Amino acid sequence: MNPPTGPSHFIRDIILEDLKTNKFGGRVHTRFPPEPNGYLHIGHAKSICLNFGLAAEFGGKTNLRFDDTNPEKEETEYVDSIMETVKWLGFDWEDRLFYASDYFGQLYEWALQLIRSGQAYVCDLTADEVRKYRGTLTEPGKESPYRNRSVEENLDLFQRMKAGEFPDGFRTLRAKIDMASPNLNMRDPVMYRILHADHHRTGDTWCIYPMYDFAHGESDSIERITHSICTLEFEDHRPLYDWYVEQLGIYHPQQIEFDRLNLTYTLLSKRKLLTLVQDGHVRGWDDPRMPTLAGIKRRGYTPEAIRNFCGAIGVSKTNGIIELGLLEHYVREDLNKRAARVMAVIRPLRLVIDNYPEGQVEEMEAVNNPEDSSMGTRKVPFSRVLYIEQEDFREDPPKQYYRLSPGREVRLRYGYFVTCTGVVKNEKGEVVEIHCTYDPATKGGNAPPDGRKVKSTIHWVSAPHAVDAEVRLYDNLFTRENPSDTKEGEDFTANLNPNSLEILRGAKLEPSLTGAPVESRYQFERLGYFCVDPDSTPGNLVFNRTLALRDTWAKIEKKEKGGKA
RNA sequence: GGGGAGGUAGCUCAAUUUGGCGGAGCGGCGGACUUUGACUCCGCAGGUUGCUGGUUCGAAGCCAGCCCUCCUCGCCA
Repeated sequence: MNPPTGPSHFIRDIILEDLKTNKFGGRVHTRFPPEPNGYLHIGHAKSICLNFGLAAEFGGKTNLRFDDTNPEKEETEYVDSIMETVKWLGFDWEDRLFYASDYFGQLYEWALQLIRSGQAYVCDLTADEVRKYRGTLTEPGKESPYRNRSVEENLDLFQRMKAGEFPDGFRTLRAKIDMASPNLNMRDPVMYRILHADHHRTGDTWCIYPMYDFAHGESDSIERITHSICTLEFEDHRPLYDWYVEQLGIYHPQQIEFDRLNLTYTLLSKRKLLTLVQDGHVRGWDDPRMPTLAGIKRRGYTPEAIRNFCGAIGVSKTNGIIELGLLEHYVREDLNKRAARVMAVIRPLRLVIDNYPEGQVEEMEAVNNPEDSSMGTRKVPFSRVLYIEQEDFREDPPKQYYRLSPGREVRLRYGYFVTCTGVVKNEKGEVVEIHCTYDPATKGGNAPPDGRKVKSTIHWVSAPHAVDAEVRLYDNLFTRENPSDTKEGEDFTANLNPNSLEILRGAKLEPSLTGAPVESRYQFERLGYFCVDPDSTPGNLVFNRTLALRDTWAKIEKKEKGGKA
C-alpha cells in the first residue's frame, strides 16, 4: 500500500469505510472509462490520477476501458492516443484493457432478460414523439402506447431490430420504469437504438447499440469494479445505474461522483477544443497552447508535475475553478529540481569587451544544476564578443533597474565583471551594440579582491560559438479567466489571445546545446524552462518555452506603470 | 418551475463523523540569503464559515426558514 498523497477526501473515506465493513471483500478495483472520440485533456488527468492512484494506494487494480457504445463518434486513432497518454502519465493497466463493445453479446442477453421479466419493451415512437411523451421538469410524462406489448411481441420485435429489419431510429428498446418520476432519467429510458453504422471494433456485426446507461454499470459489473468513479453530472443517473444492476440481479458496484476539473484561462470542452483545431486557431491537438495532455506534453510539462497537481487539488463535490497558476507552480517545482541549466539569449544584443584580447577563448566552468550536484559541471566558451539579452541593458534605466546601463558594472555569470563604456546605435536610434571593459580579477564571476559588489548577474553566449535556434514563446490561449464568458453575439473565440504565440528566430544558444534531443528539458538561466520541440531538425533546433521563471522585476515594472496610470 | 448536488481566506481544500480556541497549500505583501530579480528560508495580511432565527454554558457543525450557484427535459457519454 502506498501512503496517501495530500489530505484525505470523501472518496477515500468511502473506500476506507467499505474496507472496514468488508463490503467488497476487501477489494479496491477501479476503472478509467474514456470514450474514444477525442484527445485526453488535463481534466481527464484528474480522473486518471484518482482512479489509478486510489487503487494503487490500497493495493487494488485499475482497468482501462473504452466506452465505445456509439459507433458514429468513435475511432481507433483516439484509442491509440489515449493509451499512449495514460502510459505517459505513468499509469499501467497491465493486462486489463477492455472495451464496452466486448460486452455487446452479454448486454444483448441481459436486454432479453429484462424483456422476459416485463421490464423492457420495444417502442415505436419517433425520437420527436419520445421527447413529447417524456414531459418536462415540472410535468410528468405520458406512457408510450407501446408500453404494454406482450413479452412475445417484444422478443420478436427486438430480435428483428437486431437482425436489421428496421431503419435507423425506427424503434427503440426501453426500460419500463416510471413515466411520472421526478428524475427524467427514470422515465422509461432508451436502452437500445438502431444504428446501421460500422463500429471501430465490431464492424457491421451489430446494428443496435446499447445506450451509456445500459452499458456502463453492466460493464462495471462484469469487470467486478468496486468503486465506479465519475463526474457530477451523472448523479441523476445513479438511480438508473442501480436499477439496472438490481433488476438484472448481478454484482453491484458503487457509483461515486466527484467534481470535474476547471482551470482559469482554459477551455476543457471537447466540442470547443475541436473547434479550435478545425478552425485553425491552433496548429493541432498537440499544439503546446492546448490543454490536451498531448499539447501539455509537447509544451514540456512533466507527468510528475501533473500528478502532483492532481493530488494537491483534492476531490470534492463543489463546482470550482482552479487557478492556472497552481498547475504552473507544480510544473516549476518539478522542473526546478530536474532541468539542467544552460545559457541562452533569446533576443540578442551584441556586447564587445574592448580590453579583452582579440581571438582569445576561455573555457568557463558552469554548474549544471545547483539543486542537484550529481548533474555535474560543463565548460562554456567565453570570448571578446558576446550576446546578452536586450532586456538586460537600458540606456536610461528606471529606478530599481539594476542590470547593465552606461557606466554601470554587472557580473556575467561564470564570466567576468564588465562595465558598460558606450553604445552603438543604428540610424533609427536603436542600440545595436554595447561596449564594455572587463576586470581580469573577476574570472569565473568571482568577486574581486577589493570586495567590490555588483547588484546584478546576467547571462550571455559567446558570439563566435553560439548555436542558432528558433524559440517559441507561449502565453494563455485566452485573455479571460473564463473563456466562455462572452458578450452578446460573440462566441468564445472572441476571447482568444492574439499574442498566445510569439516566434523568435534568432536565438543564440551556448554550444553544449548542439544536438539536444527532442523533448529534452532545460532551464535557460533567468528566462524559464524550455524543451526541444519535435519540429527540430539536425540543423535547426526549435525550443518551446514551457514556462517562464517567476519574475519579480516584471512585477515591479508592471506595478510602476500601473501606478502612474 | 420538478428533482439532484453544493455554499468555510482571492483560489483549492481541511476542521463537521463525537458541538469545545477555524488551519494548510497556492496567490498577495514584506524581509533574509543568493554568481539566476530564480530557488530556499522567515514573517505578515487576509474569515460576520451564504443569510436569518432557534436549541445550547458553548454552533462552521444540530433544528427551522430563506438566499445563491451548478447539474438534469439526446435514440451523446
